[in-house]
Amino acid sequence: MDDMADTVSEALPRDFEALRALILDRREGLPKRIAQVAAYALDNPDEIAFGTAASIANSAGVQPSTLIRFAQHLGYDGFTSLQQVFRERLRERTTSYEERLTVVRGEADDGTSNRRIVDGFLAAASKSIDVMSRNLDDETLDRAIDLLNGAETIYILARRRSYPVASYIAYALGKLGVRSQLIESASGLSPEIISFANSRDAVIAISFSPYASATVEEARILSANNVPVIAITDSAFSPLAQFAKVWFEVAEADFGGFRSLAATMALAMGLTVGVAELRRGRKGKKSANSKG
Amino acid sequence: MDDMADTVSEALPRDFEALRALILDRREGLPKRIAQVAAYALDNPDEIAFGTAASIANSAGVQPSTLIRFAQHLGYDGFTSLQQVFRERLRERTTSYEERLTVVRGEADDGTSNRRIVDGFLAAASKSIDVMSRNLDDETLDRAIDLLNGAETIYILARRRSYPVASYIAYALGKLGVRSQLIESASGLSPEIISFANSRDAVIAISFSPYASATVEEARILSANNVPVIAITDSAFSPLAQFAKVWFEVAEADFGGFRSLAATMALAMGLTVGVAELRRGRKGKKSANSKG
DNA sequence: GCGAAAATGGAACATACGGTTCATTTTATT
DNA sequence: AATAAAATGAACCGTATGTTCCATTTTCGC
Repeated sequence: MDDMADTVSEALPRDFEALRALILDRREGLPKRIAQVAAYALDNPDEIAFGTAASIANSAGVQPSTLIRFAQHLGYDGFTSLQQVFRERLRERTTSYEERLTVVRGEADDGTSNRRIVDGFLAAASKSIDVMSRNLDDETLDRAIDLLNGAETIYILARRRSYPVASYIAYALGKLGVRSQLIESASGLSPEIISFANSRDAVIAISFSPYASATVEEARILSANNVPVIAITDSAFSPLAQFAKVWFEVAEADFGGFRSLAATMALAMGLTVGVAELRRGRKGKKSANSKG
Repeated sequence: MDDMADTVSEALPRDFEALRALILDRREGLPKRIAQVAAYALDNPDEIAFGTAASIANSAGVQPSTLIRFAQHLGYDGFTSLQQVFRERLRERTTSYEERLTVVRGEADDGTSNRRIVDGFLAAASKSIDVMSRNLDDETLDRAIDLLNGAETIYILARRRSYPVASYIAYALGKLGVRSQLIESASGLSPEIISFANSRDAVIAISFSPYASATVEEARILSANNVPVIAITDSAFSPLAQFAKVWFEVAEADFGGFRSLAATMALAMGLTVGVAELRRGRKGKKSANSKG
């Protein structure tokens, strides 16, 4: 009788991620139309959450009854209970920061103003991250990491507002066993340090408008010495973008005149760990450089 | 007849923020029950998006028909069209990073792995920010800023992973005209610098597990010398939490063993700008210290 | 305090919804 | 190729939904 393990006995996914995993797990053994619905559901979760069985079925190119069968195949007792999972997913998303900020801004300027300031910075960070995740180009990233992978020493160049990023990169590279050199003004030795760099090295230069003159000047010198420059900056008009081999455009949101560093930090960590990953074990062979 | 400007002529809000503004604008002139619904709608937008007219009416303590009247008062032709706006709001929220990351992780380990790493850090940053915005205590924040406001010099204490945050605080305080002193190891002068601090100053100490011994030790000394310590750390068991006047618990998500700094950075900026705001013009009088 | 107008509660209604059923087609097995 | 089993399409049904209607209450102007 119970030839198959009764699916009911397994705990039914109540949250979307578990459901997603379940669907992907069973994808192979699913009938054609059911699989069609499964694919549609994962691609258009919002539609499932809000649509009616009829409208969804229409969009997915199946009969409404197939939706019910799909739900039942997974162990739910009907389309409605499956839909709950898709709705819960939207419910559980934390309120977006832009929205939260708008709300906060509308309130009176009372004792909670400190909280408003922090919320502002959280919102700026969140927005910066959003933008980066949409705009970051995979190929640029691959090329940058490829360059860094080939470098004997990675020089890190940043001042003022960008300096925290540089110091974090230096710290992380150190922990990951990648040779690096942080160029800072305090020691007064930057000219000497820079003169050691050659074409087998690489530079990560970070600067945003108004560009620190020392960063720009030193990057220019390094570039003239054939040291490949990877720039993290804010626009195509940045002086850094002009002589960089690879450059990233990072749009950081600001609050109260102070720009976030969140996206830059994440990118910096990505570059750092990306290089380390490449060097650990699969050196070179996984080069993403499409031209070879 | 058309004694009132016919509401239909105004463009009906299609997005939530506009609707929100419209409701707040008309709040005054709304009948009691309608106003009750309006308040409920702004407080529980998710309920409006997902619930049925009956369930919402029940939760809001009104009759279902009142919901339709509410919608019609605003110019919509029924509850359903109003509900669309609340649903659109959920639809338009950007996909959460946790979800995006899970998706990315499920894919094959092909050439996009660099992107996956950056996405990982973006996700970690985003999550950290979410958590902070939920957990940050307003009163703790107010007390910390109050303490900093009273300080002659603000000392900043952090090493290793936390050092970038410290350097950013120092940079920002400098730009805002607040006297501060960054304590770092490079100069070898930390003991001397620390000995200058007294009870009229304050310290921001930042350290996460595994706590840098220098940070802990120096914070201990400063605390013993009656310099108020504001700590940013990761748990109540942190050595910093023990002798801090005020301390923040910041839970940073990590990716690949590297923890994010996003939430700590935002908090740091909040403290920094919070102090500057307080000092600019409304010095002292706006103290949020509830006890006075 | 009276009368008109607006607001409210609650029942009644038409409909659109999810679910079921069954005939037909497709797939798998022998 | 024949048969059984599974999958699919499409019509059908009961129900729960949004909406409307009307009696009652409340509010406001005079």
